[in-house]
Amino acid sequence: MQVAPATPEIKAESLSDLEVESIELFIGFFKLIGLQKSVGEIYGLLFVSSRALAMDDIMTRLGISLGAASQGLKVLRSVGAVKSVYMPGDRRDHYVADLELSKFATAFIQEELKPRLDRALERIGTMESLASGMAPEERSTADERLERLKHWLKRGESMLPWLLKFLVK
Amino acid sequence: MQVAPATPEIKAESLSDLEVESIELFIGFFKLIGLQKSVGEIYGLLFVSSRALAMDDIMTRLGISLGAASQGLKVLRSVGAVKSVYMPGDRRDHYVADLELSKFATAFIQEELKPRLDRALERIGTMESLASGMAPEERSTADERLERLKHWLKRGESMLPWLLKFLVK
DNA sequence: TAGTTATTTCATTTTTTATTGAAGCGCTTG
DNA sequence: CAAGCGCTTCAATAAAAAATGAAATAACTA
Repeated sequence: MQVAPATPEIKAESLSDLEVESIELFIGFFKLIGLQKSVGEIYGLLFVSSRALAMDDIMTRLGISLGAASQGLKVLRSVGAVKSVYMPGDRRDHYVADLELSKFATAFIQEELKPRLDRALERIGTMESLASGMAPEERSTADERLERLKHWLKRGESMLPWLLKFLVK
Repeated sequence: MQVAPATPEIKAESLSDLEVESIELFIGFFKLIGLQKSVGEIYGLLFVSSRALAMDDIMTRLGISLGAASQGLKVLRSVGAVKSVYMPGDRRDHYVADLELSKFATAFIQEELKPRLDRALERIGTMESLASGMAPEERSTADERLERLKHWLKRGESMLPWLLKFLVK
């Protein structure tokens, strides 16, 4: 009895070398700022695409699920990394990459870095109170270290506006 | 039949409020630069400790395993965040926090950020070659975008030395 | 040098994080 | 206004990352 050859036609239209490079580049880049793989994949694909892509193009080309595509695009929209463009005669949203790369850095600084520094400075206030009730020996150690930490954090914070200006320029 | 009450005496000597604040602060801070929770815990504990702690002090106080303590200290040593001090009459290594906070930022920039930027610039070279073999329509899109990306990455790279100087000052 | 203690390593387990896809919502359109 | 389509949500699942602890190794010491 003859066995029918398995049809591997489920295979998505494969990615070009250029697309693969772009995707890998952005996966790495986005991971650095705490975004997941699928977000990097989507942006990487859009970055080298000369036409706008619909969500199901993205799913098919990357071989990711509906949910991942939807959520990834949501994240990318929220940081302004993609925008949707109108395509006459097509109900679907179509996306293009926003090429203003500095946006990611800006979003990262304002939404991750800044809040964290602020929170840390708050904590130092708390710690200073706690230290003030300690025995002199331990208290002086704590005070000195908290002072150092505070100084350094303030320094970091003071750098952010400059950093933002440099990146956006 | 009477049931003997469970003895919860396994409980480690509990952490002070000050220690808890410090630990939470550094967990958050270290996560940002890609280091795991246990590393932040250890550093946070050492940061407010007025005496050097041995590995088993750390394990006990934090309630973490031998392996986690050993590996966490290894990481902290490797970025220069802790150093061991000699304690007469005790065979164990004792650790204190290095208070030069800028070291972490420096290590992060040099060991994470810089290599990534370099790798990305390499990729762009590859992508430029790949794009040169494309149809004119698509090629011009790709070329323009690669140029933008390259420009931005170089700009980022050029900022690093300045950033390092600022942080270390 | 034999025994003991401190530390590292790493296979296994646990925890955390990311992905999947079915259910359901809201437009659009015939 | 019913049926289809595009999209979002979210509970379940899969994948990745971190923690555990027993075994191996190294370092001391008696």
